[in-house]
Amino acid sequence: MTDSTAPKSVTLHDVAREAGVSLITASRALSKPNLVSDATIERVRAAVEATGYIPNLLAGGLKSRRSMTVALLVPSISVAQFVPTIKALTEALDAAGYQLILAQMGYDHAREAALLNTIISRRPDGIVVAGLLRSPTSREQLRRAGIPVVETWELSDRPVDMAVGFSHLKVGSAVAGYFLSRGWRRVAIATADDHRAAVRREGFLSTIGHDVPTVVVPAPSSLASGRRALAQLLEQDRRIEAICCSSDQLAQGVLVEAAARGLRSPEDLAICGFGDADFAAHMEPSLTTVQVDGHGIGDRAARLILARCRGETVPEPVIDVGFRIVERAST
Amino acid sequence: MTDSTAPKSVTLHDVAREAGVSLITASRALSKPNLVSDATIERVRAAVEATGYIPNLLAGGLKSRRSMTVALLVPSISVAQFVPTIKALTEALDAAGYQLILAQMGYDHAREAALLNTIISRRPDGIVVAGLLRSPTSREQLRRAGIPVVETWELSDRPVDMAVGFSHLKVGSAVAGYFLSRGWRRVAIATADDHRAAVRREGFLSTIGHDVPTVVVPAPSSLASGRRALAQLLEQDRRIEAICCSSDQLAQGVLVEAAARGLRSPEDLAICGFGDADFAAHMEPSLTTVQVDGHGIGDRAARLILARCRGETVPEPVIDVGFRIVERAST
DNA sequence: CTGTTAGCGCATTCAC
DNA sequence: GTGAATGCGCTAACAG
Repeated sequence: MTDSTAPKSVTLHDVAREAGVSLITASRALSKPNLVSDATIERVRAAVEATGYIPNLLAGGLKSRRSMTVALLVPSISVAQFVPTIKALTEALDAAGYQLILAQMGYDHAREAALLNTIISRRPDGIVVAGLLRSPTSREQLRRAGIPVVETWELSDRPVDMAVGFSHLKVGSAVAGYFLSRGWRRVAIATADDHRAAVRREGFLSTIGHDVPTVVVPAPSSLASGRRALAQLLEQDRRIEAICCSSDQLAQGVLVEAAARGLRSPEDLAICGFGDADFAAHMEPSLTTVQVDGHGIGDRAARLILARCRGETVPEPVIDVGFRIVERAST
Repeated sequence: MTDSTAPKSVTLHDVAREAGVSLITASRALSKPNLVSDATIERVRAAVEATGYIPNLLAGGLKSRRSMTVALLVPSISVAQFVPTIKALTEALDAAGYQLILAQMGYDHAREAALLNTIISRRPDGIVVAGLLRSPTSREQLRRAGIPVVETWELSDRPVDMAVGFSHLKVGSAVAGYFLSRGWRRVAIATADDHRAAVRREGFLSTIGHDVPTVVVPAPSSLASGRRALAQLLEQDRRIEAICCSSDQLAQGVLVEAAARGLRSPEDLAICGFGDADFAAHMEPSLTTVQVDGHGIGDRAARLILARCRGETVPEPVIDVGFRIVERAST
């Protein structure tokens, strides 16, 4: 009865003994095979099989200072818009042997600093943020930590480090311009209460040139909140011609409510969404919306982080992926 | 020019020196405050502030054998059904100081073993699987690793370790029973090609008592695939009375296509979905569906893992959360 | 309540 | 090609 604890897991030490080589040779055989003779590699492989060895990346990372993880901060996991980004990020990282640590920030800025601390304490090799970091202390802390950071889905004059996104101000402005070009003057906004949507609203208003009826719903917005939003907007003005919505889910709700009230789209009411969700093209009527390459954002963010991890200097640390209005039947 | 590398990050050693205490006292002041005098704690806190210290959990975990992480394996991040589960899991873990490692398995079983290896190499304190692990080698490997495992969204006679889910066979059977009770005999199925949906189909057929027209679409299913599915089903039988769909997204597509073809629901065509997505209650017509407590699944899974981490024995390692049919306007 | 000692499992120097 | 020593940053075990 020497030890009292769990069944000691097999370590590289055991593999080395089994293979009749030194610890470091076993290590190299697995991680740097070109430094070791083929015969040795084969014996180490066999020993791994025999012992059922699974490396401990925590131990390796401690010495090499690379955890082979990337953290992703999202405001909420329920935001459908980010799903393609998360997916692309996961896939690109996985292909490079990296794993994703998912953290939910909530829309509460106070939590930002605390969460960031627990994230940094895992020593991720990179951090991807959906949106911008708001709290200045967080931004400063992250800069000092020296961890590569990519802010996504948004651009700023002064990113913490790198950024892949687009201008929400321009999106709002573009939708307003589109509405004006169609001759709609009685326009309105249904928007979630997140920061990016608020910036789009700003852009919209500045191009329209005056304030418009607005309903704000809690993020993440949904079909249900879209229905309520239309009801409220119609109370403010029964003769609205077109509504700019901050998400396709919201727009879908507006369209459902419109149909339920006997309003036809686009004849009685034109609707524009945001995000080009998978259902947008296939609704009835199909939804005009703002298309953003969410998958591309995740993919580029991964590439930027991975490049930094390899010590490369990134030529273009701020990438504008742009957007485009996809005109469909709802307008 | 003593050191050539990066700006050495501050360690607990630095904090201890700054506070004028030993290394271990500083460690305890931060992680086990009740073993240390208040005065000392205060000095250590001040030293942490002064130095900007952020702990290194990788190092701590190496010694304590607790990584404070839990891995989640999902077939695909795009499966909307799992979102509430992921959310609940993240929140419960976060509250306990644990972080989630997200891994995407794909629907390819060959990848399962390889991915599991990279997951285990991070030494998570627990693993949550959306669905069951299919590959027997993976199951065996996981058992030997001695890591707490919770399989979710499904139950089996022989779980790897723990499980939180429900019987998909019973779901299919219940929907069939409901259809029969309404007198519908010309029924059909629109289903994604994932395993759980296939089991529901089995249950449906066994209760109906004979084969029925079926369209299988690739997972994850969508509104678009629902539209196509209805088109194909109507080619097989123009007089279908009711369709059982494997997701609410699919059901929504079927309803859109039905409306586009001038078919009214439920008069001409009754539809049942699965999952009770947030939009199901608010569509027009509102969607009859099978409600499952996805949030509860994530929450319970987290509790099971955390209990195991605390060394508690779990009284009920297999939890059936059940389901219920929510009857709405589409039937 | 506090400190000393000894590692956790591996990868980075250096040697040969 | 291979190996021996050393320590990454922290905590468990024992002393005081």
